[in-house]
This record gives sequence, structure tokens and C-alpha cells, in this order.
Amino acid sequence: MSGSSFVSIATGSIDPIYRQIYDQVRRKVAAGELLPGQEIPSVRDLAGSLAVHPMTISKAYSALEKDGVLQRRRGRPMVIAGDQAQPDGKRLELLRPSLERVAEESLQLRLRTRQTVQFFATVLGERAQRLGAGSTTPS
Amino acid sequence: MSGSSFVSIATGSIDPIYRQIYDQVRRKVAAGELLPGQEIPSVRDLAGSLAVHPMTISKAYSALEKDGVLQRRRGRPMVIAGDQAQPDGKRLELLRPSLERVAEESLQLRLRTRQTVQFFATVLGERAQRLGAGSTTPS
Amino acid sequence: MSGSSFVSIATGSIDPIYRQIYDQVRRKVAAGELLPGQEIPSVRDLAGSLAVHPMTISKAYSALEKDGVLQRRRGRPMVIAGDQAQPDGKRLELLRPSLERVAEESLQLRLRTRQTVQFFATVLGERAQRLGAGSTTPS
Amino acid sequence: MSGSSFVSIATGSIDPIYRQIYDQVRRKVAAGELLPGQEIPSVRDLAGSLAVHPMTISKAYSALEKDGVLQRRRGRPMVIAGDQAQPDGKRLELLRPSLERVAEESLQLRLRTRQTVQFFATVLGERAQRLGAGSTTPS
DNA sequence: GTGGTCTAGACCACT
DNA sequence: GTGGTCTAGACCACC
Repeated sequence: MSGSSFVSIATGSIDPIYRQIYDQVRRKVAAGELLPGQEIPSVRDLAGSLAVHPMTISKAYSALEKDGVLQRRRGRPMVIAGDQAQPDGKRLELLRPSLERVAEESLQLRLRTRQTVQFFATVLGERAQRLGAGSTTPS
Repeated sequence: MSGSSFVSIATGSIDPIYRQIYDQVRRKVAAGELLPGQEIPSVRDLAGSLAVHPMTISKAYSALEKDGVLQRRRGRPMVIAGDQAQPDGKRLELLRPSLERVAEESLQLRLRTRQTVQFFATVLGERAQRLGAGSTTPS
Repeated sequence: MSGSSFVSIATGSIDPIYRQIYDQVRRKVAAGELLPGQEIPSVRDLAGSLAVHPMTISKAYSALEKDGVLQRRRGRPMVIAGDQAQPDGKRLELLRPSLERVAEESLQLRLRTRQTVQFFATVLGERAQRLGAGSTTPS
Repeated sequence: MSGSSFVSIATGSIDPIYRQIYDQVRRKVAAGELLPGQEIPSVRDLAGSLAVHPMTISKAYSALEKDGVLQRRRGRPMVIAGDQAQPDGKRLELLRPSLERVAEESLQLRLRTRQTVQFFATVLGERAQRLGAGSTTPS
């Protein structure tokens, strides 16, 4: 978990590791945090730092390449492909599926809307502060 | 979906059949459409009408029983369990893990906190309305 | 090499096994030889009969699913997806890349056009006869 | 592609750089654009002007030498090798494996023999014309 | 029974 | 050094 971690994985998560990597890279590119032309960690490097099998990383990278997010360069590290940064509104929409899911849960728990929203604001605030304060603290 | 269908399944859906059933029952109970003490179709009956393997139904029912939504009665159909409401605060905490996850995504997308929270309120409102409107809750 | 072999692989080929399988299935579907709804061999079965690792088959099937050629059915064999048979002209176009490649070779060998075309006709005729005569003799 | 460029490479191409170089030289020789005895750029020069690793150029040149297209001369630039034409029949046979492969594809697509052969003739004609236009006309 | 994911480790092609 | 392909074999989720 170095300060400049490229991505982070949650071993206990429901969705597979390669998917987590795929999603995170896609999001970072959309947010403009990873810029076109920028080199990404090699399959072996990332596999090493995440303590994961190289093939798992390779699978994520391949999917990202197929979807036009990454570009392969034979014998050299892969790079972020042409401009794909999204305007604010579009980036917000990327969050919708996750929000729908959590909204569903909230309703199943019979929680009141205002209560849920306020709690979310709190959680989000805490998390933002943690990030802002001590350099980087992902995961 | 005929008027009397207990639940409906979407064969092409991403999530497994047993999950679809689980979710629908849970939602109908939360919405008050299925009331405590009410009998539900037997495993065999439902399996027959949905053209699904009985084990799949059984799995959904077992999960619902484990989560206190259904009650088993030897030799007789299962029934919706009694209301075991929890204090608000406790139920809210149940939502935290999901909120943390979506907060993480929001930060990775570099969205502003206020913007995200407002969008969540919107999504939550839409979803609540959809549930409130047509009593019935298709997937 | 049973008479009803689903696909065949050339171990010495330039392109990877999973690609060979992908291409053959795609072609057979385009040709209407494999029809929508039709079941295909399971990953394990095909892996066994081709003496190949299951993951190799899985990779081919996954790609075919992603491209809409196959449809997954949880717990059951995959099937050919909705209608995709192509009219003659389009099918012919599918052959173009291969023809371009061989045309290139022909020119590099300084062969005369007519000579090459006639030779191709011969080869094609022989192969068609072999197929027509002794049931099936692929590979 | 400047007028005096020996070869050009497409970095985004599917096939490797060394192959692109190999093919272009072979083609130019076949087309008579490069004549026996003519000197070609040194490995270092070409590597510099193409901004490619010298080893890549070296690999292409070695393959060309191995196939009798180039001739090495100690301490001096390599030259195009003398013409070693082969009888027509023999060269035709060199094309058989490729033709067999494409014949296989044609049959899998259930295309009629005549249709396929005619289409091949068309493709071959187009390609010959494209090559012929530039300078010398291959038979 | 079905397919999916992951690990461990080998080999290859390309730069 | 880079990524790609394949094998061997384990474990999981779903029907």
C-alpha cells in the first residue's frame, strides 16, 4: 500500500480481482487522473505489488485494451489510450449503478430517505478527509 | 406476469435466479405487500410455475429463512415471519459497508461531495417512488 | 476426429488455439451450419476431445459470448445466440482478409494471376471432394 | 513516407516491425524496385531514421539474408542478392499451404467453389494493380 | 452437471 | 525488459 498505489484490491470482495482492477482503471481514466500516453505498471510489477498472479493482471489489461482504454506497445509498457476524460455530468452517471444498488438496500431496510442521504454525506465526508489528510490511504 | 404471480424471473439477468427470488420476496415484505403469517407457495409449486429446478427455489427460501424473512413450519407451507423491526440506528449501520464502497468510487471519479450526495438523493427518490407507485415490484 | 467434430485445431498453426476455435465457430454460425438455440459442447467435453486445457476453450467461448455469438445459460451448456446467419455476399466478404493475405504471397512469388487462380480452383476442388466423399475429413 | 525512405513502419499495426520491414523489402525486390547488387541502409542508419531498436532491424535483415534476398559483405553494407528465380511449378507449390487454409475457410462458410474462385481473382487483380501502379509491373 | 476465477509455472514473440 | 499463450490443477457459484 505505497503512497502512489496504482490500484487497490479487496480480497474479500464479491467481484473478481481482475474486475476490480478493470473498474478502477476505467474510473481513474474517466476522472482524468490517468492521462493519455501515460505508462501504467507492467503486468509483472503490478502482479508483484498486489501479490496476485500475473495472468490476473493480464486479463484486466486485456479487457481494458479491448475496450479502448489502454494501448499495447509491443515490448514496452502499455499506455493510457487517446483522450477519454469525461465531463462532470457523464462522470456522475458512471456512479449511478452503484447508487441504485445502495438505494435498493436502503429501501429494503425501510430507512427514511433523508436519514440515508445524511448518513451517506457523513461517510463520504469522513472518507474524503482521510484521503486529504494523511497523503493517501486507499483500500 | 399474471396478476397472481408470486415472483417473476428474468432468465437473461445477470444475477442468479435464486437471488432474484430472494430479492423480490424481501422487497415485497418490506413494502408490506406480503404480510406476516401469510402463506407462500411451496417449493414444488413455485418450481413448477417458474419452470425452474426445485433446488433453486429451496435455496432462495432457505436464505430468506436464515435472514428471518420466512418461517418454516413442519409439514405445512412456509409463512412470512413476524415483524422484527430494529431500531433505526442499527439498521443504518447495516448500510455502512455499501456506502463506503460507493464513497470510494465517488472519490476515484473526483466528484465533489455535494454533487454526489445530491445525485444520490435523486436516485433514492426515484427508486422510492417507483416502489411506492405500483404496489407490485417487478425486477 | 469423429465424423461430427465440432471444430478442429492445427497445433502447428501461427494463431493460438483459442483463436482458431473462435474463428471456426464464428464462421459456422455465419454459414448457418450452427443454428440459434443449438447447444455447443461443454468446455470440459471439448477440452477433452481436443486434448486441450479447459481454460483455452473457456477463453474462446468467453470471447464468442462477448461478441454476441454465444449465449450463456447458468448451469447448462452454452447455445448459439439469436439469428446471425449472413447473406451470401456478406459471407464472401468474411473471406477477404485471408484472400488478401494469399494474394500478397502470390505476388511476392511473382506468379501470374491466372496461374494462381487456376491452382486455387484445383486445391479448392480437391478439398471439396474429400469432404463430399468420405463423410467428414477436416483438419 | 518521404520519397527517399527505404521502408516505412506502422507502429499501430498488428504485425511486428521486423516483419513489416521484411515484407516491404521482399515486395520491393519482387517488384524490381530494388535491384540485385544495390546497397541498402546499414542497420544503425535505418534504426536511427525509423526510431527503432537496431536489433529489430538486424532481425529483419537476417531473415532476408536467410531467405536469399540480401547478401552480407563483411565490413560493407548489405546488398540485394542476385536473382535466383525458380521454375514456375515449384513456386506455385510454395503457395499450396496457404491455399489449403483458405479453401478450408471457404468450405466452412459454405460458399460455392466458383463464387470463391471468382472473388479471389478479383482480390488478386486489385492487389496486383495497386502494386503495379507504382513502378514495375509484376506478371 | 455447467462455466468462472485464480494460482503456479513454462515457453514464446517482440523490442 | 514487455505482454501472450498454454498447461495443470484447485476452488467456487449456479442449476
